[in-house]
Amino acid sequence: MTKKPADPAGENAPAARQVPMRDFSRSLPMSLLRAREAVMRQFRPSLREHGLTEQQWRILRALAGIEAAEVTELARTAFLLGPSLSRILRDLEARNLIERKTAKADQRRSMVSISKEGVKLMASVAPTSEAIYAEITRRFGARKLVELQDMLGELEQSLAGLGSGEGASAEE
Amino acid sequence: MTKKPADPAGENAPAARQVPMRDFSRSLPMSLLRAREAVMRQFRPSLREHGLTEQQWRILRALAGIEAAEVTELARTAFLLGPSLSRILRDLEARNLIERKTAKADQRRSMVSISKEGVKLMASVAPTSEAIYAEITRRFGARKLVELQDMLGELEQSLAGLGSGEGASAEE
DNA sequence: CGGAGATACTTAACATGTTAAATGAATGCG
DNA sequence: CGCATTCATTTAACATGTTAAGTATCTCCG
Repeated sequence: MTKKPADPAGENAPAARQVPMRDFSRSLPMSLLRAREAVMRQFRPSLREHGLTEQQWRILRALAGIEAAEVTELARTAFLLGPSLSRILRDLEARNLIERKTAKADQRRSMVSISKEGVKLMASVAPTSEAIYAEITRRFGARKLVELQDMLGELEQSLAGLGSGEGASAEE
Repeated sequence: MTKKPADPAGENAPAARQVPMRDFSRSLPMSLLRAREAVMRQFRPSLREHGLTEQQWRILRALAGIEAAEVTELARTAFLLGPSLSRILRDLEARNLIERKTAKADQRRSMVSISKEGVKLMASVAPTSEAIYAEITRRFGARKLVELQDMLGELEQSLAGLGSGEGASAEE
């Protein structure tokens, strides 16, 4: 493996810090990023084998349990920004994994639904995906997993309505 | 705000689910993604005002406390992939925020360090950044924040050495 | 010492994140 | 009714994520 003898995170630096910031590796965004990456690393290879990216898979999953959804709604559910979703839907449609038809009442809206092929693809991916999730749960502990997700939800709630012009004063 | 009366996550679907998967919005990757986004949403505007992206800021922070670092080491510290780092370093160097010189002993390695200008820029961003972090801590609770980060670290540990060919058998 | 293999970094190619602007369609109000 | 405003979606432009391939350098072994 040719591991270096020590210094697992740049600890050998000769103490030249002038700005008294929180230790970098322990910042909340970093912790969240690393944890998420550790999790996604487990899923990516399997998805890749089926020709799907993480985001494409999110969209299929979001569509799996419903008849159809508007693009905006889907963006919220799959947690994707509009432009990303727009591109991905174009590609998924070209691959016949989803279907689209504009709403009758409002020509602006388009209803998106998963296709038969899409369902089939999901069925072929889901078992592996579930197995991986089960293994993660086993390793980390089911109890702790629930606890972690509760805390993540609370964090999200704590910050809801901050920073996005949601606050108070200056509108533009 | 024009909130729809109900249906906070596509619950109005007429029960067409055939694949018995975990509720989408409660998957671990989604929870982590949403939590991280909620946090980053707080920081991005401030960084943007200073002409920095999140990743550029991570690199400057990683360099702030040390004399210099090799690119690979920096990639590990700032949690960026080599190609991303390569591009970003090129841009940061063009903006004179970092400096680079190839190591004497090994011409392959290049030592990266933050420049005087880089330090100045950090000093102008850090106060706001710290204030935001403090507000997040206040809202979520300092105690819980530590607990959350501990759990995230444990999760990372639980999954270390899975999935990346680290396992056992099939090499290629 | 010389070339096969390993190493550090960069480039390439494609997909997504992020913000701003454009497009097309509905709504409201005078 | 007509048009400014709002809304849903897409396009554009730039930055990063992700994997594969390329380039230069170094190491080691015969």
